[in-house]
Amino acid sequence: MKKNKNLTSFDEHLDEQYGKRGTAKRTEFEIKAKAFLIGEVIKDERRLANLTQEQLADKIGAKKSFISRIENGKSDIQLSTLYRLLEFGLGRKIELLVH
Amino acid sequence: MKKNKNLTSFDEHLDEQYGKRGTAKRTEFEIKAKAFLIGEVIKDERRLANLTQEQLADKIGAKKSFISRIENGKSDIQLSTLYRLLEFGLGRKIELLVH
DNA sequence: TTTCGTGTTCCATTTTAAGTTAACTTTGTC
DNA sequence: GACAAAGTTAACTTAAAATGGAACACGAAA
Repeated sequence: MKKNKNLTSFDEHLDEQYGKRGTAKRTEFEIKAKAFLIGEVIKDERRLANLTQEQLADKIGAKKSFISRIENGKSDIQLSTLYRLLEFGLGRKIELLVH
Repeated sequence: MKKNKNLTSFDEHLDEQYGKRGTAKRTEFEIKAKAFLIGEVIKDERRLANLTQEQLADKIGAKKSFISRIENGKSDIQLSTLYRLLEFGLGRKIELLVH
């Protein structure tokens, strides 16, 4: 994968694509981007549990393609999906701290 | 609001409506029910911030009816909506612990 | 008892996650 | 390289979230 030359150029790319920071569109992008990070967590937990995407999918009655999309940050999942994957599928407990 | 006579009768009600614990339908109900609890958290945080539903709605460019539905556990919100409400709208930080 | 602020509900449309299938790519092993 | 297992992607349908708007409910205060 090609790396960005520097952060400035990446920021400029975002400015172009989604407007400057603080604009509604840019804020929305940043919120979504943050939500997509959950995929990394799920991937890590699945690997810790030594499961393939297909095995995890089977546990929750889904398909491996569904897991793949989520792990790669391509889906803004519902809260219930978060619980279904981490708690029901992987036997973890999720604690949501607000501070 | 009417209280349940006892837990047994409520469990029986769930058994009837969604099948016994462990069945796919019942599990799905329990996962959703858990996800819906977030509404309470949002309501509490909004009140702590001394905002009306309409004021919070304005902050995130939404309508008060949208906030009301979520606070009352009538929507299985996306992760981005969680961040939009608590972080962007109410200035809180969300930490998601998995254990 | 009327008005006002706040919250709830209902009905509508648009958008998107969820779910499925199948083809494709990557990766590891022989 | 051949092969199989694991993972990715695209295209599609279905269900539900997101969203808006208006009507309604309700308590408090005027």
